[in-house]
Amino acid sequence: MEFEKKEIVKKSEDFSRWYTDVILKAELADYAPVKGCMVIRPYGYALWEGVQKHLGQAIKDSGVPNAYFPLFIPHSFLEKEKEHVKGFSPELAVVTHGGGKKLAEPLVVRPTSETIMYPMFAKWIQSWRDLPFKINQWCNIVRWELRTYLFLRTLEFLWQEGHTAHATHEEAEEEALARLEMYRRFVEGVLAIPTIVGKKSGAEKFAGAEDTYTVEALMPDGKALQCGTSHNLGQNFAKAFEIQFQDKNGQLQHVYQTSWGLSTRIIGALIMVHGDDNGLVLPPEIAPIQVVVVPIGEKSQMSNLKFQNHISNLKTDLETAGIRVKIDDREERSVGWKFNEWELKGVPVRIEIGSQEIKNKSVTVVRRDTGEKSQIPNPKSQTEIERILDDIQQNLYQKAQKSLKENTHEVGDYAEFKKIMSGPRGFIKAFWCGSAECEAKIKEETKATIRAIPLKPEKTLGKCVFCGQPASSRVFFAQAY
RNA sequence: CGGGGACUGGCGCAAUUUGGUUAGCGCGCUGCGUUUGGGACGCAGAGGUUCCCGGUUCGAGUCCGGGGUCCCCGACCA
Repeated sequence: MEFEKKEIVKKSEDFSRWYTDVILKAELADYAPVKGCMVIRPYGYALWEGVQKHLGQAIKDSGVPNAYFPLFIPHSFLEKEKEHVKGFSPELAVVTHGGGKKLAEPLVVRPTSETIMYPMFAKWIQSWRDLPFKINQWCNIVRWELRTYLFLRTLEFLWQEGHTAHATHEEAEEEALARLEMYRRFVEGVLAIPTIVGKKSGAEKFAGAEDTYTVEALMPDGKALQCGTSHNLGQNFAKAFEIQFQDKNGQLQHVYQTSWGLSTRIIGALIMVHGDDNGLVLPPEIAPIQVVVVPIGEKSQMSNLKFQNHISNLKTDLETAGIRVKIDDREERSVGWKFNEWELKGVPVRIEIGSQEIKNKSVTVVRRDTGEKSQIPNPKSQTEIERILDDIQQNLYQKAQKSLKENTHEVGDYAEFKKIMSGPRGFIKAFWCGSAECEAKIKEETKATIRAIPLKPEKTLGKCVFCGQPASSRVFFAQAY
Protein backbone atom coordinates (compact mmCIF):
# COMPACT_ATOMS: atom_id res chain seq x y z
CA MET A 1 0.00 0.00 0.00
CA GLU A 2 2.99 2.30 0.44
CA PHE A 3 4.13 4.01 -2.72
CA GLU A 4 7.38 5.75 -2.22
CA LYS A 5 7.85 9.22 -3.60
CA LYS A 6 11.27 9.43 -5.11
CA GLU A 7 11.52 13.16 -4.89
CA ILE A 8 10.77 13.78 -1.23
CA VAL A 9 13.04 12.97 1.63
CA LYS A 10 11.34 10.89 4.35
CA LYS A 11 9.69 12.90 7.11
CA SER A 12 11.44 10.86 9.75
CA GLU A 13 14.86 11.14 8.13
CA ASP A 14 15.33 14.87 7.70
CA PHE A 15 12.34 16.79 8.93
CA SER A 16 13.25 20.27 7.77
CA ARG A 17 14.26 19.09 4.32
CA TRP A 18 11.06 17.07 4.08
CA TYR A 19 9.14 20.23 4.96
CA THR A 20 10.84 22.32 2.29
CA ASP A 21 10.57 19.54 -0.31
CA VAL A 22 6.85 19.17 0.26
CA ILE A 23 6.21 22.88 -0.10
CA LEU A 24 8.20 23.14 -3.31
CA LYS A 25 6.96 19.91 -4.88
CA ALA A 26 3.33 20.41 -3.93
CA GLU A 27 3.62 23.88 -5.46
CA LEU A 28 2.50 25.71 -2.34
CA ALA A 29 5.30 28.24 -2.54
CA ASP A 30 8.66 28.98 -4.08
CA TYR A 31 11.70 31.03 -3.18
CA ALA A 32 11.47 34.53 -4.59
CA PRO A 33 14.45 36.23 -6.23
CA VAL A 34 14.59 38.54 -3.22
CA LYS A 35 16.47 37.40 -0.19
CA GLY A 36 14.27 36.22 2.62
CA CYS A 37 11.05 36.36 0.63
CA MET A 38 8.78 33.71 -0.79
CA VAL A 39 6.16 33.50 -3.50
CA ILE A 40 2.89 31.92 -2.42
CA ARG A 41 1.74 29.90 -5.43
CA PRO A 42 -1.92 29.37 -6.31
CA TYR A 43 -2.32 26.08 -4.45
CA GLY A 44 -0.71 27.54 -1.34
CA TYR A 45 -2.72 30.70 -1.66
CA ALA A 46 -5.89 28.62 -1.90
CA LEU A 47 -5.06 27.38 1.60
CA TRP A 48 -4.76 30.96 2.79
CA GLU A 49 -8.08 31.73 1.11
CA GLY A 50 -9.53 28.86 3.11
CA VAL A 51 -8.22 30.51 6.26
CA GLN A 52 -9.71 33.79 5.17
CA LYS A 53 -13.04 32.15 4.44
CA HIS A 54 -13.40 30.31 7.75
CA LEU A 55 -11.72 32.73 10.11
CA GLY A 56 -12.88 35.77 8.17
CA GLN A 57 -16.45 34.59 8.54
CA ALA A 58 -16.01 34.12 12.28
CA ILE A 59 -14.59 37.63 12.57
CA LYS A 60 -17.38 39.20 10.55
CA ASP A 61 -20.03 37.19 12.36
CA SER A 62 -18.76 38.58 15.63
CA GLY A 63 -19.41 42.09 14.39
CA VAL A 64 -15.93 43.15 13.30
CA PRO A 65 -15.76 44.76 9.85
CA ASN A 66 -12.71 44.76 7.59
CA ALA A 67 -10.76 47.89 6.71
CA TYR A 68 -7.37 48.82 5.35
CA PHE A 69 -4.69 51.08 6.76
CA PRO A 70 -1.41 52.32 5.23
CA LEU A 71 1.66 50.17 4.76
CA PHE A 72 3.91 53.05 5.83
CA ILE A 73 4.20 54.34 9.34
CA PRO A 74 6.03 57.58 10.17
CA HIS A 75 8.84 56.60 12.50
CA SER A 76 7.73 59.04 15.18
CA PHE A 77 4.37 57.22 15.47
CA LEU A 78 6.13 54.00 16.28
CA GLU A 79 8.11 55.75 18.98
CA LYS A 80 5.05 56.88 20.87
CA GLU A 81 4.75 53.65 22.84
CA LYS A 82 8.12 53.03 24.46
CA GLU A 83 7.99 49.25 24.89
CA HIS A 84 6.52 48.82 21.46
CA VAL A 85 9.30 50.60 19.60
CA LYS A 86 11.92 48.88 21.72
CA GLY A 87 10.49 45.48 20.84
CA PHE A 88 10.23 46.07 17.12
CA SER A 89 13.22 48.29 16.31
CA PRO A 90 15.68 45.48 15.57
CA GLU A 91 13.47 44.02 12.88
CA LEU A 92 12.19 47.06 11.04
CA ALA A 93 12.47 47.84 7.35
CA VAL A 94 12.73 51.58 6.99
CA VAL A 95 12.19 53.71 3.88
CA THR A 96 14.57 56.67 3.86
CA HIS A 97 14.12 57.87 0.28
CA GLY A 98 11.07 58.56 -1.85
CA GLY A 99 10.69 60.09 -5.28
CA GLY A 100 14.43 60.45 -5.52
CA LYS A 101 14.72 62.54 -2.39
CA LYS A 102 15.71 61.82 1.15
CA LEU A 103 12.61 61.90 3.33
CA ALA A 104 12.35 64.42 6.13
CA GLU A 105 11.07 61.61 8.33
CA PRO A 106 11.81 57.94 7.62
CA LEU A 107 8.82 55.67 6.99
CA VAL A 108 8.65 52.30 8.65
CA VAL A 109 7.13 49.44 6.70
CA ARG A 110 4.54 48.12 9.15
CA PRO A 111 5.68 45.26 11.37
CA THR A 112 2.15 45.41 12.88
CA SER A 113 -0.38 48.22 12.61
CA GLU A 114 -1.14 49.51 16.10
CA THR A 115 0.72 52.76 15.59
CA ILE A 116 -0.81 53.60 12.22
CA MET A 117 -4.35 52.64 13.23
CA TYR A 118 -4.57 54.29 16.61
CA PRO A 119 -4.20 57.92 15.53
CA MET A 120 -7.37 57.22 13.53
CA PHE A 121 -9.01 55.60 16.55
CA ALA A 122 -8.29 58.81 18.45
CA LYS A 123 -10.08 60.75 15.75
CA TRP A 124 -13.07 58.44 15.43
CA ILE A 125 -13.73 57.66 19.07
CA GLN A 126 -15.30 60.51 21.03
CA SER A 127 -18.14 59.17 23.12
CA TRP A 128 -19.03 56.06 25.12
CA ARG A 129 -21.56 55.57 22.30
CA ASP A 130 -18.66 54.88 19.91
CA LEU A 131 -17.57 51.92 22.01
CA PRO A 132 -16.82 49.15 21.65
CA PHE A 133 -15.00 49.97 18.45
CA LYS A 134 -13.75 47.02 16.40
CA ILE A 135 -11.87 46.70 13.14
CA ASN A 136 -10.01 43.97 11.31
CA GLN A 137 -7.41 44.11 8.57
CA TRP A 138 -6.01 41.45 6.22
CA CYS A 139 -2.62 42.59 5.01
CA ASN A 140 1.08 41.95 4.58
CA ILE A 141 3.65 42.92 7.18
CA VAL A 142 7.43 43.06 7.23
CA ARG A 143 9.81 41.95 9.95
CA TRP A 144 13.48 41.77 9.10
CA GLU A 145 14.27 38.21 10.14
CA LEU A 146 17.74 36.91 9.46
CA ARG A 147 16.95 33.33 8.57
CA THR A 148 14.36 32.23 6.09
CA TYR A 149 12.09 29.25 6.46
CA LEU A 150 9.18 28.91 4.05
CA PHE A 151 5.91 30.05 5.63
CA LEU A 152 7.41 30.13 9.14
CA ARG A 153 9.96 32.87 8.84
CA THR A 154 10.08 35.24 5.87
CA LEU A 155 10.73 38.96 5.72
CA GLU A 156 7.23 39.59 4.51
CA PHE A 157 4.19 37.60 5.48
CA LEU A 158 0.41 37.82 5.37
CA TRP A 159 -1.85 37.97 8.34
CA GLN A 160 -5.04 39.21 9.84
CA GLU A 161 -4.95 41.71 12.68
CA GLY A 162 -7.99 42.71 14.69
CA HIS A 163 -8.06 45.80 16.86
CA THR A 164 -10.69 46.79 19.39
CA ALA A 165 -11.29 49.59 21.85
CA HIS A 166 -13.50 49.33 24.95
CA ALA A 167 -14.82 51.42 27.79
CA THR A 168 -13.56 49.16 30.56
CA HIS A 169 -10.66 46.96 31.39
CA GLU A 170 -12.94 43.99 32.01
CA GLU A 171 -14.50 44.33 28.60
CA ALA A 172 -11.11 44.42 26.90
CA GLU A 173 -9.99 41.36 28.84
CA GLU A 174 -13.15 39.55 27.82
CA GLU A 175 -12.55 40.48 24.19
CA ALA A 176 -8.95 39.29 24.24
CA LEU A 177 -10.01 35.96 25.68
CA ALA A 178 -12.90 35.60 23.22
CA ARG A 179 -10.47 36.06 20.32
CA LEU A 180 -8.17 33.48 21.81
CA GLU A 181 -11.08 31.08 21.88
CA MET A 182 -11.96 32.00 18.29
CA TYR A 183 -8.45 31.05 17.18
CA ARG A 184 -8.48 27.85 19.18
CA ARG A 185 -11.74 26.75 17.60
CA PHE A 186 -10.48 27.56 14.13
CA VAL A 187 -7.12 25.84 14.53
CA GLU A 188 -8.64 22.74 16.12
CA GLY A 189 -11.90 22.55 14.21
CA VAL A 190 -10.85 23.54 10.72
CA LEU A 191 -7.15 22.73 10.63
CA ALA A 192 -7.48 19.70 12.91
CA ILE A 193 -4.49 20.83 14.96
CA PRO A 194 -4.80 20.29 18.73
CA THR A 195 -3.47 23.17 20.78
CA ILE A 196 -2.71 24.41 24.23
CA VAL A 197 -3.81 27.89 25.18
CA GLY A 198 -2.50 30.22 27.81
CA LYS A 199 -0.88 33.46 28.75
CA LYS A 200 2.62 34.56 27.80
CA SER A 201 5.26 35.27 30.39
CA GLY A 202 6.64 38.79 30.74
CA ALA A 203 9.60 37.94 28.56
CA GLU A 204 7.46 36.59 25.75
CA LYS A 205 4.58 39.01 25.69
CA PHE A 206 3.89 41.47 22.87
CA ALA A 207 5.85 44.70 23.06
CA GLY A 208 3.43 47.24 24.47
CA ALA A 209 0.81 44.82 25.76
CA GLU A 210 -0.38 44.37 29.29
CA ASP A 211 -1.03 40.67 28.70
CA THR A 212 -0.53 38.38 25.73
CA TYR A 213 -2.49 35.20 25.19
CA THR A 214 -1.49 32.46 22.83
CA VAL A 215 -2.63 29.34 21.01
CA GLU A 216 0.32 26.95 20.69
CA ALA A 217 0.71 23.73 18.73
CA LEU A 218 3.39 21.09 18.78
CA MET A 219 5.27 20.16 15.61
CA PRO A 220 6.52 16.63 14.92
CA ASP A 221 10.13 17.65 15.56
CA GLY A 222 9.22 18.60 19.10
CA LYS A 223 9.21 22.36 18.62
CA ALA A 224 6.24 24.55 19.44
CA LEU A 225 4.64 26.90 16.96
CA GLN A 226 2.46 29.84 17.91
CA CYS A 227 -0.76 29.62 15.91
CA GLY A 228 -2.52 32.77 16.97
CA THR A 229 -2.10 35.47 19.53
CA SER A 230 -4.33 37.92 21.34
CA HIS A 231 -3.26 40.91 23.42
CA ASN A 232 -4.89 42.90 26.12
CA LEU A 233 -3.23 46.26 25.52
CA GLY A 234 -4.74 47.93 28.55
CA GLN A 235 -4.47 51.71 28.21
CA ASN A 236 -0.85 51.70 27.05
CA PHE A 237 -1.54 52.71 23.49
CA ALA A 238 -4.62 54.76 24.38
CA LYS A 239 -2.43 57.00 26.50
CA ALA A 240 0.32 57.19 23.89
CA PHE A 241 -2.14 58.07 21.14
CA GLU A 242 -4.66 60.04 23.20
CA ILE A 243 -7.60 57.78 22.44
CA GLN A 244 -10.21 59.24 24.77
CA PHE A 245 -13.95 59.12 25.14
CA GLN A 246 -16.47 60.85 27.33
CA ASP A 247 -18.27 58.40 29.60
CA LYS A 248 -21.90 58.58 30.68
CA ASN A 249 -20.92 60.92 33.50
CA GLY A 250 -19.20 63.31 31.15
CA GLN A 251 -15.75 62.24 32.33
CA LEU A 252 -12.91 61.98 29.78
CA GLN A 253 -11.32 58.51 29.86
CA HIS A 254 -8.75 56.55 27.89
CA VAL A 255 -10.05 53.46 26.11
CA TYR A 256 -8.95 49.91 26.86
CA GLN A 257 -7.72 48.03 23.81
CA THR A 258 -7.01 44.62 22.35
CA SER A 259 -5.25 43.40 19.24
CA TRP A 260 -5.08 39.87 17.90
CA GLY A 261 -3.51 38.20 14.89
CA LEU A 262 -3.07 35.01 12.94
CA SER A 263 -0.58 34.70 10.07
CA THR A 264 0.37 32.55 7.08
CA ARG A 265 2.61 30.78 9.54
CA ILE A 266 -0.38 28.64 10.28
CA ILE A 267 0.04 27.02 6.86
CA GLY A 268 3.46 25.85 8.00
CA ALA A 269 1.84 24.22 11.00
CA LEU A 270 -0.75 22.56 8.80
CA ILE A 271 1.94 21.05 6.58
CA MET A 272 4.11 19.85 9.46
CA VAL A 273 1.42 18.38 11.65
CA HIS A 274 -0.47 16.29 9.10
CA GLY A 275 1.98 15.62 6.26
CA ASP A 276 3.63 12.24 5.68
CA ASP A 277 6.29 10.62 3.49
CA ASN A 278 4.06 10.97 0.45
CA GLY A 279 3.58 14.69 0.92
CA LEU A 280 0.77 16.88 2.16
CA VAL A 281 -2.24 15.56 4.00
CA LEU A 282 -4.97 18.19 4.15
CA PRO A 283 -7.94 18.16 6.50
CA PRO A 284 -11.08 18.23 4.34
CA GLU A 285 -12.33 21.45 5.90
CA ILE A 286 -9.40 23.42 4.53
CA ALA A 287 -8.53 21.35 1.43
CA PRO A 288 -8.97 23.40 -1.78
CA ILE A 289 -9.89 20.14 -3.53
CA GLN A 290 -11.64 17.58 -1.32
CA VAL A 291 -12.22 14.87 -3.88
CA VAL A 292 -10.27 14.22 -7.06
CA VAL A 293 -11.78 11.93 -9.66
CA VAL A 294 -9.33 10.03 -11.84
CA PRO A 295 -10.94 8.36 -14.84
CA ILE A 296 -9.06 5.29 -16.01
CA GLY A 297 -9.15 3.69 -19.41
CA GLU A 298 -8.11 3.83 -23.03
CA LYS A 299 -9.01 6.70 -25.31
CA SER A 300 -11.95 4.84 -26.80
CA GLN A 301 -13.48 4.37 -23.37
CA MET A 302 -12.70 7.88 -22.15
CA SER A 303 -14.56 9.35 -25.07
CA ASN A 304 -17.50 7.01 -24.56
CA LEU A 305 -20.52 9.16 -23.89
CA LYS A 306 -21.96 6.93 -21.19
CA PHE A 307 -18.65 6.93 -19.36
CA GLN A 308 -18.40 10.70 -19.52
CA ASN A 309 -21.95 11.14 -18.33
CA HIS A 310 -21.33 8.83 -15.44
CA ILE A 311 -18.39 10.94 -14.30
CA SER A 312 -20.08 14.29 -14.72
CA ASN A 313 -23.15 13.01 -12.85
CA LEU A 314 -20.97 11.93 -9.97
CA LYS A 315 -19.35 15.37 -9.93
CA THR A 316 -22.72 17.09 -9.89
CA ASP A 317 -23.97 14.88 -7.06
CA LEU A 318 -20.94 15.61 -4.92
CA GLU A 319 -21.03 19.32 -5.64
CA THR A 320 -24.69 19.40 -4.69
CA ALA A 321 -23.62 18.09 -1.32
CA GLY A 322 -21.19 21.01 -1.07
CA ILE A 323 -18.07 18.97 -1.79
CA ARG A 324 -15.18 20.54 -3.71
CA VAL A 325 -14.46 18.16 -6.62
CA LYS A 326 -11.93 18.07 -9.42
CA ILE A 327 -11.90 15.72 -12.37
CA ASP A 328 -8.40 14.99 -13.60
CA ASP A 329 -8.96 14.05 -17.22
CA ARG A 330 -5.58 15.12 -18.52
CA GLU A 331 -4.59 12.81 -21.36
CA GLU A 332 -0.90 13.53 -21.15
CA ARG A 333 -0.44 12.05 -17.68
CA SER A 334 -0.52 8.39 -16.77
CA VAL A 335 -2.78 7.13 -14.02
CA GLY A 336 0.11 6.42 -11.67
CA TRP A 337 1.47 9.89 -12.19
CA LYS A 338 -1.86 11.42 -11.24
CA PHE A 339 -2.20 9.28 -8.12
CA ASN A 340 1.20 10.42 -6.96
CA GLU A 341 0.57 14.06 -7.72
CA TRP A 342 -2.71 14.24 -5.83
CA GLU A 343 -1.24 12.40 -2.89
CA LEU A 344 1.63 14.86 -2.86
CA LYS A 345 -0.91 17.66 -2.87
CA GLY A 346 -2.79 16.16 0.04
CA VAL A 347 -6.25 15.77 -1.52
CA PRO A 348 -8.28 13.89 1.13
CA VAL A 349 -10.19 11.52 -1.16
CA ARG A 350 -9.43 10.05 -4.57
CA ILE A 351 -12.08 8.36 -6.67
CA GLU A 352 -11.07 5.94 -9.39
CA ILE A 353 -13.48 5.14 -12.19
CA GLY A 354 -12.68 2.68 -14.97
CA SER A 355 -14.27 -0.23 -16.73
CA GLN A 356 -14.42 -2.30 -13.52
CA GLU A 357 -16.35 0.40 -11.69
CA ILE A 358 -18.76 0.84 -14.57
CA LYS A 359 -19.35 -2.89 -14.66
CA ASN A 360 -19.89 -3.14 -10.90
CA LYS A 361 -21.95 0.04 -10.73
CA SER A 362 -19.65 1.39 -8.06
CA VAL A 363 -16.71 3.72 -7.48
CA THR A 364 -13.32 3.00 -5.94
CA VAL A 365 -12.55 5.41 -3.12
CA VAL A 366 -9.10 5.89 -1.60
CA ARG A 367 -8.45 7.86 1.60
CA ARG A 368 -5.32 9.99 1.75
CA ASP A 369 -4.89 9.71 5.51
CA THR A 370 -4.93 5.91 5.79
CA GLY A 371 -4.47 4.78 2.18
CA GLU A 372 -7.55 2.61 2.68
CA LYS A 373 -9.29 1.59 -0.53
CA SER A 374 -12.98 0.70 -0.77
CA GLN A 375 -15.68 -0.01 -3.31
CA ILE A 376 -18.83 2.01 -2.90
CA PRO A 377 -22.03 1.24 -4.85
CA ASN A 378 -23.12 4.20 -6.95
CA PRO A 379 -26.37 5.02 -5.15
CA LYS A 380 -24.51 5.40 -1.85
CA SER A 381 -21.50 7.28 -3.13
CA GLN A 382 -22.59 10.78 -2.15
CA THR A 383 -23.51 10.11 1.47
CA GLU A 384 -20.63 7.70 1.95
CA ILE A 385 -18.06 10.19 0.67
CA GLU A 386 -19.46 12.89 2.93
CA ARG A 387 -19.04 10.48 5.81
CA ILE A 388 -15.48 9.61 4.80
CA LEU A 389 -14.48 13.29 4.56
CA ASP A 390 -15.88 13.84 8.00
CA ASP A 391 -14.05 10.81 9.29
CA ILE A 392 -10.74 12.00 7.82
CA GLN A 393 -11.17 15.34 9.57
CA GLN A 394 -11.74 13.57 12.90
CA ASN A 395 -8.98 11.06 12.34
CA LEU A 396 -6.36 13.71 11.59
CA TYR A 397 -7.28 15.61 14.71
CA GLN A 398 -7.16 12.51 16.85
CA LYS A 399 -3.81 11.42 15.46
CA ALA A 400 -2.36 14.85 16.17
CA GLN A 401 -3.89 14.91 19.61
CA LYS A 402 -2.38 11.56 20.45
CA SER A 403 1.00 12.87 19.40
CA LEU A 404 0.52 16.02 21.48
CA LYS A 405 -0.30 13.93 24.54
CA GLU A 406 2.61 11.58 24.03
CA ASN A 407 5.00 14.48 23.68
CA THR A 408 3.83 16.52 26.64
CA HIS A 409 5.92 15.60 29.64
CA GLU A 410 5.18 16.52 33.21
CA VAL A 411 8.56 17.05 34.79
CA GLY A 412 9.61 17.85 38.34
CA ASP A 413 13.32 17.58 38.02
CA TYR A 414 15.66 19.85 36.07
CA ALA A 415 17.99 17.05 35.00
CA GLU A 416 15.06 15.31 33.39
CA PHE A 417 13.99 18.61 31.82
CA LYS A 418 17.39 18.95 30.21
CA LYS A 419 17.40 15.38 29.08
CA ILE A 420 14.07 15.75 27.31
CA MET A 421 15.13 19.00 25.68
CA SER A 422 18.32 17.50 24.33
CA GLY A 423 16.37 14.48 23.13
CA PRO A 424 12.84 14.33 21.76
CA ARG A 425 11.79 17.79 23.04
CA GLY A 426 8.05 18.45 23.02
CA PHE A 427 6.09 20.31 25.65
CA ILE A 428 7.35 20.17 29.19
CA LYS A 429 4.89 20.93 31.92
CA ALA A 430 6.75 22.04 34.99
CA PHE A 431 6.50 24.31 38.01
CA TRP A 432 7.92 27.79 37.59
CA CYS A 433 8.40 30.31 40.37
CA GLY A 434 7.56 33.28 38.17
CA SER A 435 11.00 34.83 38.01
CA ALA A 436 12.37 36.10 34.73
CA GLU A 437 15.84 34.96 35.72
CA CYS A 438 14.87 31.32 35.96
CA GLU A 439 13.11 31.62 32.64
CA ALA A 440 16.18 33.17 31.00
CA LYS A 441 18.55 30.61 32.46
CA ILE A 442 16.39 27.75 31.29
CA LYS A 443 16.32 29.24 27.82
CA GLU A 444 20.07 29.64 27.80
CA GLU A 445 20.70 26.09 28.87
CA THR A 446 17.98 24.21 27.02
CA LYS A 447 16.58 26.59 24.36
CA ALA A 448 13.17 26.06 25.94
CA THR A 449 11.01 29.07 26.66
CA ILE A 450 7.69 29.38 28.39
CA ARG A 451 5.13 28.91 25.64
CA ALA A 452 2.03 29.24 27.76
CA ILE A 453 0.91 29.72 31.32
CA PRO A 454 -2.41 27.89 31.76
CA LEU A 455 -5.37 30.21 32.17
CA LYS A 456 -6.87 28.09 34.91
CA PRO A 457 -3.94 26.84 36.95
CA GLU A 458 -4.36 23.66 38.96
CA LYS A 459 -4.52 24.34 42.64
CA THR A 460 -1.38 22.45 43.54
CA LEU A 461 1.80 23.78 45.01
CA GLY A 462 5.26 22.75 43.96
CA LYS A 463 8.83 23.83 43.54
CA CYS A 464 10.27 25.73 40.59
CA VAL A 465 11.92 23.24 38.30
CA PHE A 466 14.99 25.48 38.09
CA CYS A 467 15.54 27.21 41.44
CA GLY A 468 13.43 25.09 43.78
CA GLN A 469 11.56 28.08 45.21
CA PRO A 470 7.86 27.63 45.89
CA ALA A 471 5.72 27.81 42.76
CA SER A 472 1.99 27.98 42.47
CA SER A 473 1.42 26.52 39.04
CA ARG A 474 2.82 24.48 36.23
CA VAL A 475 3.57 26.13 32.91
CA PHE A 476 4.33 24.80 29.42
CA PHE A 477 7.90 24.99 28.19
CA ALA A 478 9.13 24.17 24.70
CA GLN A 479 11.64 25.22 22.11
CA ALA A 480 9.86 27.66 19.83
CA TYR A 481 9.95 28.08 16.08
C1' C B 1 27.07 39.97 12.51
C1' G B 2 30.69 35.35 13.15
C1' G B 3 31.98 30.23 10.68
C1' G B 4 31.49 27.11 6.24
C1' G B 5 29.94 26.08 1.11
C1' A B 6 28.20 27.16 -3.73
C1' C B 7 27.42 29.90 -8.46
C1' U B 8 27.83 25.96 -15.66
C1' G B 9 20.56 25.44 -20.66
C1' G B 10 14.18 25.80 -16.67
C1' C B 11 15.93 22.23 -12.45
C1' G B 12 19.80 18.80 -10.54
C1' C B 13 24.72 17.87 -11.71
C1' A B 14 29.65 16.66 -14.82
C1' A B 15 34.00 18.71 -17.06
C1' U B 16 38.11 22.72 -12.92
C1' U B 17 42.76 18.80 -9.66
C1' U B 18 46.78 18.65 -14.70
C1' G B 19 44.26 25.42 -19.27
C1' G B 20 43.53 22.66 -25.44
C1' U B 21 38.98 21.56 -30.99
C1' U B 22 32.09 21.88 -31.20
C1' A B 23 31.06 22.61 -22.64
C1' G B 24 28.47 16.90 -21.55
C1' C B 25 24.59 13.93 -18.77
C1' G B 26 19.76 13.13 -16.27
C1' C B 27 15.02 15.33 -15.46
C1' G B 28 11.89 18.85 -17.62
C1' C B 29 10.33 21.30 -22.37
C1' U B 30 8.56 21.04 -28.11
C1' G B 31 6.77 17.76 -32.30
C1' C B 32 5.08 12.93 -34.14
C1' G B 33 3.65 7.99 -33.00
C1' U B 34 2.61 3.98 -29.61
C1' U B 35 0.76 3.48 -24.51
C1' U B 36 -2.86 4.16 -20.05
C1' G B 37 -5.59 0.03 -12.84
C1' G B 38 0.75 3.17 -9.04
C1' G B 39 5.48 8.52 -11.50
C1' A B 40 5.07 4.58 -19.67
C1' C B 41 8.12 4.21 -24.24
C1' G B 42 10.35 5.17 -29.19
C1' C B 43 12.10 8.64 -32.75
C1' A B 44 13.14 13.71 -33.94
C1' G B 45 14.19 18.57 -31.85
C1' A B 46 14.78 23.40 -29.09
C1' G B 47 17.47 25.51 -25.30
C1' G B 48 24.42 28.11 -22.87
C1' U B 49 27.48 35.91 -22.87
C1' U B 50 29.90 28.82 -17.74
C1' C B 51 27.52 35.14 -11.64
C1' C B 52 30.12 40.01 -12.98
C1' C B 53 34.66 43.05 -14.01
C1' G B 54 39.74 42.95 -14.97
C1' G B 55 44.43 40.23 -15.70
C1' U B 56 47.94 36.09 -17.34
C1' U B 57 48.16 33.12 -21.99
C1' C B 58 48.71 31.36 -28.87
C1' G B 59 44.30 29.57 -26.11
C1' A B 60 40.39 30.41 -19.82
C1' G B 61 34.35 27.10 -17.44
C1' U B 62 39.43 25.73 -15.67
C1' C B 63 44.91 29.92 -13.39
C1' C B 64 45.43 35.07 -10.72
C1' G B 65 43.11 39.74 -8.56
C1' G B 66 38.73 42.36 -7.28
C1' G B 67 33.42 42.52 -6.75
C1' G B 68 28.39 40.32 -6.34
C1' U B 69 24.57 36.91 -5.13
C1' C B 70 22.56 32.71 -2.83
C1' C B 71 22.56 28.52 0.56
C1' C B 72 23.90 25.99 5.19
C1' C B 73 25.45 26.29 10.61
C1' G B 74 25.39 29.74 14.88
C1' A B 75 23.46 34.50 17.44
C1' C B 76 18.28 37.25 16.76
C1' C B 77 12.98 36.32 15.93
C1' A B 78 6.23 35.39 15.22
